[in-house]
Amino acid sequence: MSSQAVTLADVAVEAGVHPSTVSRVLSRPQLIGEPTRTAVHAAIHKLVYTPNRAARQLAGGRVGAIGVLVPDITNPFFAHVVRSVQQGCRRNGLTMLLADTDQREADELSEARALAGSVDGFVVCSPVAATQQWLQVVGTAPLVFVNRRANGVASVALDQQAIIELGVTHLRAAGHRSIAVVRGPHSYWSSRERDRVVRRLPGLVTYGPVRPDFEAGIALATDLMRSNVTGVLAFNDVQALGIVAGYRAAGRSVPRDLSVVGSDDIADAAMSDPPLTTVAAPVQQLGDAAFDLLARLLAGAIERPEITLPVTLTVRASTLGRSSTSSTNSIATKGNHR
Amino acid sequence: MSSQAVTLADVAVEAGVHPSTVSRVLSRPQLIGEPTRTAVHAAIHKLVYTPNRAARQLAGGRVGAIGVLVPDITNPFFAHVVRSVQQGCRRNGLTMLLADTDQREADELSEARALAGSVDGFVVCSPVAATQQWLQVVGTAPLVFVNRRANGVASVALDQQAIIELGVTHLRAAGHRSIAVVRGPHSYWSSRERDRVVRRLPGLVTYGPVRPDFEAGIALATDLMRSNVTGVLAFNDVQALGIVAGYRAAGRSVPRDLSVVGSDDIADAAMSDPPLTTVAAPVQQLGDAAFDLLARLLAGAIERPEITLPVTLTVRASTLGRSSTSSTNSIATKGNHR
DNA sequence: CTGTTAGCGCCTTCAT
DNA sequence: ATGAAGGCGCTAACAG
Repeated sequence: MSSQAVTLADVAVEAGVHPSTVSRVLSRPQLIGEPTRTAVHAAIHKLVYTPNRAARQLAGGRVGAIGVLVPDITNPFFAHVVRSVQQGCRRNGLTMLLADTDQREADELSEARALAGSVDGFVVCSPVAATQQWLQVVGTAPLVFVNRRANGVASVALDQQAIIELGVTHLRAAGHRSIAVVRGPHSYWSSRERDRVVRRLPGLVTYGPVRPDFEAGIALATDLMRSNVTGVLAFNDVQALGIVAGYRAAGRSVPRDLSVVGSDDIADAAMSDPPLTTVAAPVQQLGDAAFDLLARLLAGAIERPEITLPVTLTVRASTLGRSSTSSTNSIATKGNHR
Repeated sequence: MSSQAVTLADVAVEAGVHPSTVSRVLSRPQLIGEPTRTAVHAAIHKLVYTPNRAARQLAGGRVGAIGVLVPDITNPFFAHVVRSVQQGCRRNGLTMLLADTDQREADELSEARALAGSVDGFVVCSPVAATQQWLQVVGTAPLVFVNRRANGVASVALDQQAIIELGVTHLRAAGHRSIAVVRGPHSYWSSRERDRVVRRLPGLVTYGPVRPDFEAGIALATDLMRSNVTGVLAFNDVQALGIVAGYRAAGRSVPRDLSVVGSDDIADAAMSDPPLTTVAAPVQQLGDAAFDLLARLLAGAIERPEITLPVTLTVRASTLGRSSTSSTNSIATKGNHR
């Protein structure tokens, strides 16, 4: 029961009005007279009334909650997205139900199914299940994909082409001739998208698919050391840092033996040894945009835009010729905005 | 509406029984006959019936959800706790409602109040509000504190005494005579607890309170450089990394000019430059213990244990005399178990 | 503008 | 062992 003793009815009594009047004050304030409205608000405040979500939902209204799914909350990238979505929720008085699929693709839809019916809409980060499945699970509830494009689904994603181009161009400019691009899991849209870009660019070697985590990066380092690759664009920062760690563990040096470019620009990138050159993603914007999109859909918007966010290159020591002092200054280059 | 077309009534029709029978199959299976039970299960499966949480809750049953509050989800420490709590939820078919208070102490209780009534219980990380307030908000719902001890509230926390002792002892053993301990925000239980320990230890300087984030650490570095302190135990890793960054930005070196010990052992600690010596917290265990505790309370347990988890020291380059090669090996020392 | 009347889907006494 | 009835707290048509 918790402290859920105060009901709408109590407030009604306190304010001397009918329950439905109180209900209206909460949902369509403009439809009631100024005096009663104030009285009701006073009563609400006095009794510390908190609406019962369950009842509200059951009665057919909005739930006042959205579901957010992430593959791995301990990945700083997703943590930031989640935080800005949460901020949006707070500002709009919504509750956030979070589910971490723990990278287990099979759990993605089941988690969603469990949440469906308890939320007004979904923000899903890097989903892997088929669009069809998703649409079926969420039914008519608004759905926003983050970092995945799909027909008929609103989405906000990073400019994958720019990520590849900025990274590769930078490495080329630094004089590298044998450049590797690490592919991510094929289940990721971003990975498939990058593959398409890479295919159009001549003279690149690809590795992987390699999981976008630290351990996989370490393992990949071994392969890289056996090759003649001198510059690599990792799938993301965490993986890039793994590559760096793998090199260090083997007594090799970055950037002397290998120039490494990451992707995301998580906090660690700037604090690592050496600081990591990376294609920075606007995480705050990502989350904000995702929330705004969902909010608009919840409000009844019918268009489902596919938003592409630009990325920028942040150059740090991991791609500088020698063991130069780490330049804290980031040389930001605007990516292609579509 | 989503795909929530299938109701308990539909299942009842399909199975040719009364709705309440279906309800019982779901809650007290042992109370109904074998044949009908199977029939009902078949119908449930066939129609892909998913119980409506709202209705279930409104009718007085369990919600099947728990609320988790964290000060900042982008802090890896909390992200890990959240993840293991979520894992527990998945295993037990529960939903997790997450609220990030964004370090805004004022929002802590209001967020909780909004969630109360929508959840069966709470796991709250590093809460700052008064125990009394918390008990009032959650009412009779089970409550578990993480990283805070409070009378009458079940909790799981780190051994703060061991954290201080391990850190200071290590610095002393390394020959440091002027050692600083950075205090965290006084609103944190862990900080107050550490203060008590520090007070009993002679010859320590204290700084702060200093916010446990990167920027605050950078700012603190300036103060540290002006002092004669040669070894510092930061409030946590993120802050410690800030101190390191501050030194580097000022052209100073860690560990040459200052030995730094962090606390938590987040992933970044091992990847930073130099790798950070830190008092490692068993984050996975923290989350697991918190969930288990809550689960037990939900199941009707009445005791409210105060669990203390041991910490270990992980020695890395940030406290090694010179710019020695970073030893990836961590020298783990058991902390005092209480 | 505000009161009245029905349920939303489920669980929980009661009966049977 | 199963059916019947009532209501959880709220919103949504309707009246008035």
